[in-house]
Amino acid sequence: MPYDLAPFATQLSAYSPIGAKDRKAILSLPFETRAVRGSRRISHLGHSQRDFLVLLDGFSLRQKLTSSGNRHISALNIAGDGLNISAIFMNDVDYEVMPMSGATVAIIPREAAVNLFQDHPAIFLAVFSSVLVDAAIAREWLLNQSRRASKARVAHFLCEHSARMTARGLCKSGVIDLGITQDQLADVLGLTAVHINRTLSALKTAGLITRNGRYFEIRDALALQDVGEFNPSYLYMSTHR
Amino acid sequence: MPYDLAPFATQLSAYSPIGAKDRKAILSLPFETRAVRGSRRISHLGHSQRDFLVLLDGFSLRQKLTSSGNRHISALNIAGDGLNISAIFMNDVDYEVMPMSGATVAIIPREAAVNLFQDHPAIFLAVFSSVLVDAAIAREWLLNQSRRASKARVAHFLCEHSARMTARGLCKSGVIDLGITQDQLADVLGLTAVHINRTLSALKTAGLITRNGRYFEIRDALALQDVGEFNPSYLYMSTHR
DNA sequence: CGCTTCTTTGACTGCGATCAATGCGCGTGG
DNA sequence: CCACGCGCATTGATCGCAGTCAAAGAAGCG
Repeated sequence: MPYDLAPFATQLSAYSPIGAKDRKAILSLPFETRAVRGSRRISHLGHSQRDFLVLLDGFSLRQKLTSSGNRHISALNIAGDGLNISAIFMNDVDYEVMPMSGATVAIIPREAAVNLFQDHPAIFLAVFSSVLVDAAIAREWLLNQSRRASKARVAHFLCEHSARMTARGLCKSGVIDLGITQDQLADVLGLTAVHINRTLSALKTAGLITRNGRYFEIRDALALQDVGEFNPSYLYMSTHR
Repeated sequence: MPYDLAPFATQLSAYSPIGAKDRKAILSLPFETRAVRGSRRISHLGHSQRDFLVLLDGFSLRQKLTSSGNRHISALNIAGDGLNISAIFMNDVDYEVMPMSGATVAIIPREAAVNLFQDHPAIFLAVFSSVLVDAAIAREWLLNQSRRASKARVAHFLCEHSARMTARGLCKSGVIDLGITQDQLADVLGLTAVHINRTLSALKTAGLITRNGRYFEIRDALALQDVGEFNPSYLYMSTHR
């Protein structure tokens, strides 16, 4: 399979302008490709968890576990995303990365990633910006999960996911291939799978969405945004300096 | 009052080594001092919310509001913290900063901050690291608030706050000056003030803490960590590269 | 000293968790 | 081609944690 790092370069350029030279440097990074499925941890690929990982295809998620075994999913990754940026700068990582259903990952030697960032300030700035947006999303999730009732919470998530997918060209006319189980969605939103099921039914009954397996369609985007109190400004789409 | 930016430089050096030259550059930044109390927004100081703000004294908090008026507090700031780093790199900010009880803030012209980061890679790296830790804390809060019951949630918060205060030398032998109301604590943890009160009472009855107004004392640190499932590794204290 | 803000306590309610069973789709092997 | 198993979705019944409403103390501050 002829994978390359173009999705990473393209995704970064959404945050901060990446010149032709910078782009070339990204495309000529050494990397190894790996396909991962099921319950195999992506974050444990590479050498001693210090290599830089980029999602080439599919979806992945970032999760944390409590010592009593509860899970929370703190981010969903889309092809092109850097998966463990903190691993490059810190000695350790406070989360795990798992494939959502299936994922293809590029493993870039840590040394090469460090050099890339040192030699290309524009790339470093774009990566920095992506981390800032990542943090902003985490803050919005905190607000969503601690101060909104389940219906609004689910609606907010659907709006956000749709917006992010659309921005990456992975969503045509409101139809989302939400390759996520209700179990995973529950761990994203801090609810139980049973309650997720009931809440989705309620949104369907209210005519806001339709569903077919894992495919979602937003029928009434404005109403859904209203229910979810969704305002996309925190995603900082095309509002970077 | 003879304030200077030394707390900022000191705090940054906890993340990444800051040389004598770098430190000097920080200390010679131009800035204006402002004392803020009550319900006046810190994030609206400076010119068009684009200047860089550093907390010189006291405590402040970062908050977000839902459109229906609910509040969530997504971070607590300690003297030395940069309060709006994203404002320097993004066109907008997705949160507000408020004083906790009272706070003194340095207003640094945006231009000067940008130049500082451009000319001093070590400082930029330290700032980047501080953002990564900030994001890691947000992820831990997400886990805490969506997957732990109220007692564990409060216990976890007390452990974290104590650890951060101790690391900054603001806490002697387990006694914390928690200059925070139960209302604010509720908005930190996604609970109600009434329930915070009951939960604190329960922790007190269990012999884990004592309280006197806003002063807290942790009586049984190990038991509290146990109840809160607290593991400080996500704070990345002295484990940066 | 009086006002306001914060804390504490009690009674009741309800949202979402829990427990449990059934249904459904898909891949795998007989 | 069907039987079986497994993971995921759906539905019902019941429970309990935390929210809500309300009122009375306590503490800080002009």
